[in-house]
Amino acid sequence: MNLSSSSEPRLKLRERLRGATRDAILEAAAAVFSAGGATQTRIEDIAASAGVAVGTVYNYFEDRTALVNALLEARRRDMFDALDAAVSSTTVAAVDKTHRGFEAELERFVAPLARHFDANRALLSVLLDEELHRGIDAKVASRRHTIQQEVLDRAERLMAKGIRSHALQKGDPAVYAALLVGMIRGVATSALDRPEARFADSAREIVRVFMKGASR
Amino acid sequence: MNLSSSSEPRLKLRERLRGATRDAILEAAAAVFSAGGATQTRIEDIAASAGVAVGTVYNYFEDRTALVNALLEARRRDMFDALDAAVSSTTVAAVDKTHRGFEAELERFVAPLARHFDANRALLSVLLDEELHRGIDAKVASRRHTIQQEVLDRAERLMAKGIRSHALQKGDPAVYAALLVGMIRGVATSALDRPEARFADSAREIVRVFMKGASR
Amino acid sequence: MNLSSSSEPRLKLRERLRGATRDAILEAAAAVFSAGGATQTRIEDIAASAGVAVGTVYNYFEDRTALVNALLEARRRDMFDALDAAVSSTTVAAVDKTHRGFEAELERFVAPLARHFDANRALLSVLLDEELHRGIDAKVASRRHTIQQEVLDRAERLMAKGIRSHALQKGDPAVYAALLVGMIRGVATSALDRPEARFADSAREIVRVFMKGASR
Amino acid sequence: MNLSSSSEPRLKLRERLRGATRDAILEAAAAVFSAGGATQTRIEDIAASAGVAVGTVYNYFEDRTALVNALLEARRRDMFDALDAAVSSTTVAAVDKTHRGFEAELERFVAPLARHFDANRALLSVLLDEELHRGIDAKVASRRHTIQQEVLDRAERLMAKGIRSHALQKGDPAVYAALLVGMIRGVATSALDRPEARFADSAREIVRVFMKGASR
DNA sequence: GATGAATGAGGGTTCATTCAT
DNA sequence: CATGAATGAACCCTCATTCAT
Repeated sequence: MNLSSSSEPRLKLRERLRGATRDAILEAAAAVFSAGGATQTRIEDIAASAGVAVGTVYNYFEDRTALVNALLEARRRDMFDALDAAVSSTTVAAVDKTHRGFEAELERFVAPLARHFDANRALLSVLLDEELHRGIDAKVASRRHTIQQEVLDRAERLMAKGIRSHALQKGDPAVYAALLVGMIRGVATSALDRPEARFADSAREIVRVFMKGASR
Repeated sequence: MNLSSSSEPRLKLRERLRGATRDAILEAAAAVFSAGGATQTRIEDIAASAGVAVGTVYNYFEDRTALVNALLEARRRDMFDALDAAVSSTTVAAVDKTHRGFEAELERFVAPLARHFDANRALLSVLLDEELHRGIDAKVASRRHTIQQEVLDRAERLMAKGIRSHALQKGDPAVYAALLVGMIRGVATSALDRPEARFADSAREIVRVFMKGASR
Repeated sequence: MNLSSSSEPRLKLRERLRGATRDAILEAAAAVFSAGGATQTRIEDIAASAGVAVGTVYNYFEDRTALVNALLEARRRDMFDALDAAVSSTTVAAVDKTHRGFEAELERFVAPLARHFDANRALLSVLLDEELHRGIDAKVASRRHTIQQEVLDRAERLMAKGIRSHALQKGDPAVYAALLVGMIRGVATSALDRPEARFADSAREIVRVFMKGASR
Repeated sequence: MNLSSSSEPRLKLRERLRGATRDAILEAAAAVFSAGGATQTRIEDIAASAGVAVGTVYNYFEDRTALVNALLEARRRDMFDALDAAVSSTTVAAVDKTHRGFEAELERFVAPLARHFDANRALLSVLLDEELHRGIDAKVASRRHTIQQEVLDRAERLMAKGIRSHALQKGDPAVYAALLVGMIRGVATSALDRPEARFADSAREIVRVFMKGASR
């Protein structure tokens, strides 16, 4: 799902492939949420931005909450797909379990995450927003923070691995995970406005500081 | 979940001093926002939680937005007061500009921040929420992100100082700042549920990883 | 009751004679009603303008409606006092029942009415306002339009007299009354901003047109 | 009296043509305002009287003020259309500029006005109500009293014409206009409850008294 | 009596959701 | 399926009125 940023209706519905409507609505929702915040956005705005009528939105999504959840889920999938692709490419070449090997692994973990946080910077409040899950049943409520938590879990497993392989000093892998993910988000969130081309550099710097520290 | 469950008055109004009402309302607002998110909270719930009538809230705050802003401002002040107190205590003993001196300074910066992020963990979405400022005049809108940005600015100045004193490697102070603040928030945000007593440890660990890295 | 036009508190309560408070509140009410319309005016505004606290208003008037009624009643009395004074001064000199006599009588009727309408121009909407009597019991509702109706009744009696004395052509005295009172109000209401000094002229012109017509 | 008694829907919405809803709401507003005064009327009552839901009212009118303004505007248009139609019919036959010609012209002016004042007698307080325009921007505020003032302006032009053609005695055309319009309103306002059939007579009598006077 | 903070019912307005076309 | 007008529950805010000081 690739979102462009404007919120005007872009294509007449009939010109799209049948069934692409759902995606168009999701795209529109992302765009409008980014521009105005999720809680402030009216279904009517999303529909207008998608170039459909309100009723059509309800033909594809049970209600507002379902729409938001679908959007979150799409993002989650995007990110984890990227993450998995990057990590699995590891297994091919990463024979050495040296420190350098762990650093490379870290970078493969950090880069897609940084890219994701950055791409969705405007959606962060949605992605993290607890409020969106209000008024829903417990099952949904318990899935709160899913993305964050899943990321932390994966990071924690990575950290545990690093500790086991003596690439990292002993310590609480959960803390290490929190620190690393925090750094990524910190860089992505800060209004640095750096060109996307330098993402690789960002990832490398994050890993460098995380591993070696900023001192000297 | 409509928060009606958390609406029991906690203090009898009459037992408080005249004028403490405002603070009581702010406290209540913080509590209810924490439980349910700022945008979803009805003024009525805040009033109930403060043990006053709706009208009373409006005797102290122009409207919903003013209340939220007052709360944010109060937190901002709290945090910066703590930060300033900690930093100014520096001047007394910190004669040496050695690496160790910079680390101590860092710790004095990190600790109150970590404490603040943690204490307001539940309020984070409010503190960061851009949505609350929608529909306000430009003056207010331009103050958006004030807290975040002010923290980053201070961190950046600290980093620049560290670089000048050769305590840190050369690099973009803004990036260093983003990394450090990200780490703090990461630790505070992660659902570690660690007892507050260990905050000093957290701060020390953050500084250690930031300075020396996690490797070896 | 003589109202000045500003709506600022004018005298500290203590400086007024005991019991003058009630009048001060009525004055203030008139001033504020004139400035902002009766329905839009809050009791608090009246209190502020009178230099007293809200509670004090309620010490003198049962409720909002009672205050408005008291104001109307005061005006009514003022006007009819002036009317009666003018008319009774008639009996002294008006021996001749000639046309000229009737015209003089008309003038004595018209002048105070014009003066009253003009002085209360800003209060006209209050004086005529049916809305103020909503929500009250039937007895009060039946007193609606009292001032208007009383004025019309008196005018009608005057017209009947004029017809009987052959000063007026035969016709429905009620219609004549409506026409005359309408002329008075028309002149007072129109934004002519003529100096008060020329009221006598206004009255005379009204009477002239009413008696002789505007033609030729 | 809360008007809840007059809130029964009078027409089934679905039986009306699409788009007639707006008119239905305006009609209902006029009816309910007449019964209870504009400021005291709740939107809910208007909606109920129109047989629609509250939200529907807001689909057609921005807010309460817009609804009132639309109603005033509609009445204004009605009246001036009638006035223009009557006056333009003049040009056909009115060749002679004699007094009789001016009187005829006057009658054509008076009749539709009287009819309008009478038809809207219950709405008079709305039509004249300054309060409704409170709290609006300057552009709207400057249009205050439009109807009254426009009527007076037209009347004044007519008077000036009468003076020029020697049909009227010399005098201030604005005063003549105020007198004539006052008479019309006086007759319409007075609770004469005369059958509409006699409006022509009313107009004729008004013109007669205005031109020749009531004396003798 | 005077005060003015507290009260809470009431009304304006919004917007998610429905459903007849 | 798409449409978009209609719906009405829900929430913000106002202000007449009360009452403890």
